[in-house]
Parts: sequence; C-alpha cells; structure tokens
Amino acid sequence: MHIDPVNILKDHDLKHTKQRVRVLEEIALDTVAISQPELEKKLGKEIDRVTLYRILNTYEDKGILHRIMDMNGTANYAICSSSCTEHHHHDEHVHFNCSNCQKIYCLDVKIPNIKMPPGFTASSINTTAYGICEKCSAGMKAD
Amino acid sequence: MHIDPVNILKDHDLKHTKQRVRVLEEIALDTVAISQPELEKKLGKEIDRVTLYRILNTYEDKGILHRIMDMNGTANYAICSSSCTEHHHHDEHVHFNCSNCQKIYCLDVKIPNIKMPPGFTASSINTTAYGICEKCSAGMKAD
DNA sequence: AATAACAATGCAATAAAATTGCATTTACTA
DNA sequence: TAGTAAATGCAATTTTATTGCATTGTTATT
Repeated sequence: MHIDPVNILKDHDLKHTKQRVRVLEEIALDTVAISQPELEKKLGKEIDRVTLYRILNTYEDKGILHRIMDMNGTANYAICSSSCTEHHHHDEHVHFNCSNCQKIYCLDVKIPNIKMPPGFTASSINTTAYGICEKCSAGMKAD
Repeated sequence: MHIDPVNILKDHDLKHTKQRVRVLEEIALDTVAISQPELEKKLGKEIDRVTLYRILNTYEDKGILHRIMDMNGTANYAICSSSCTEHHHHDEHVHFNCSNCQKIYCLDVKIPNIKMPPGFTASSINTTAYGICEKCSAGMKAD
C-alpha cells in the first residue's frame, strides 16, 4: 500500500496545504507510530507548533490517523487502516511499545474477544504490549 | 481485603508520614482508579503538589500502586494486587475506562494470552476497554 | 485569470503540568 | 533524646498545551 497524502486529503474534504502534506509524509515514512515530540522535532522548522497540534487533531477526528498513548502519556500517531471512518476508529490490533527505543508498532495481531462484566458496554478496546522489539533485540546482540 | 496504609509502608521500608498515609487512604476509598488531577484536587490543601508527585512515583516504583494512562494521557492510580513487587508489576487484568464518568475500573478479567510476532519479546501487557460503565448506564436510564 | 469567501497558518500571550534546587521539618536509630 | 538521613514545602524554572487574532493561502465562481 502506497500513501498518497494529496488523495487522503481529498477523500476527507480537507484543504490541501503544504503543512498537512508534510505531516502525512513524515508519518508515512515509517511503519511504526511516531510520537508527537518527535514530529515536532522533525517538522519544527517548517511547521508551527500550534499548527502541528491542530493538524494532528483534525487527522484524528477524521479517522486518518490513530493516536496511541504510550506509558508516559505521550501521544503517538500512525496511519489508520482504510476501514477507519470519521465516526469510528477500527484500530483493533495489538500495539507493541519497545521499552528500549520507545517505538510503538502496530502489530498484525487482532485483539482477542474479551467478555465484559454485566453492566459494562465496551465500544472499543486497546491492548499494548511492552518489551523489546525486533530491531532492538537484534541490535543488542550485535553491540 | 482491608487496606492498612501503615502496614503497607512498613512492608516496603518506607517512612511513615501523614502525607503518605493520606494518599493511600484516599486511593483505597474507592475500588476504581483515581486520576492524578482528582487526587490533587482532594489533597491539594493538605499536601503540596510536588510532594504528591513524589509520593505517587515512589509508590509506583515500590509496586504499591499501579499507574494506568487514560485516553488523554492522564495518570490514574490504583492499589496493586499483593503479587506486585518492586521489580515487577502484575496488573495483568483488563481495565475499563468509562467515556462518560472517565473512571477507570480494574476488572476481574484476565488478559488473554497473545502470541507476539518473531523477534518481539513482551514483558508486560495492558488492555483497556472504553465504553459505558455499570453506574453510568444505570444512571442514564434514570435521568 | 481574477476575486470573493472562508479556512488554515503563524505568532504572541496565556494557561496548565511537570521538574528542580534548596531550606526546613519530620521520622527513625542508637 | 540527640543525631542523621530522608521527606516535605516553597520558589523558581521548564516543558507542554491552549487561545485569540491578524495574515496568508486555498477553493469555488465568474
């Protein structure tokens, strides 16, 4: 799947601006989620801090990005699967948060069904595993 | 199970101070997790903001409290089960975050085993469901 | 292509949340 | 009960997030 920022914007009735395109490009670069502070570092010279906040928020609202909170309460963003809509996110896959490099992976593993106790109605669910990722466990052997 | 702050402190080699006792008392009041801002509101007159931060941190380090991040990146705290130690938390139960009252419940539901992809080694896992809790769904009928 | 309408951006100011250093107070030990 | 070390409170600072408004840029229409 190839990401085309311009089409994504069109599909969601968002105006085409260079800042919005840049944000999507940057996030599409890697398959892992990128944190808000990292984005800020990378795009800080091109895009105002406040604008970045606003772009990320509208992308989340529109179902273009999904937001994953890490252990420290930092927001991380990844591109949504095509099934996400403005009204409901379908990021029901397991996340993996590496405690070494802090990266958050969207794993190709579905969240198992979990039965809620009487009275509790779940509309969405998130599970994230913490540990050492692929790259770090390879790298740690080498170093 | 009855919570005795004084014994908890002793068991973990922590000095007995009235601030530490108050924090534990406050958290033990309810079975649901309480957010850092709520604690601050409740204890703000008795305990300095900074002290509260420090107490919560040491409690987490010692395995007395576990911290659950909600959707907004706000820290919530609940008393750990007895099996938690200084070196490893065992809060491997499902959390439920009510989108109405924002409360976080520690459900008596174990997280199912999830097989990680090759190269990924998980040392802990967290799953939280979002939706409407028991009390809110009852209350919403009434109101 | 020009322009009108409106949305997005950047900047400045403000607010909120978290952290640090240090003087004072408090708890535990001998 | 005196000494020691740790915990607390306060002030200052830093970091993160939010708001208002003037300016710029995008799109639809002619």
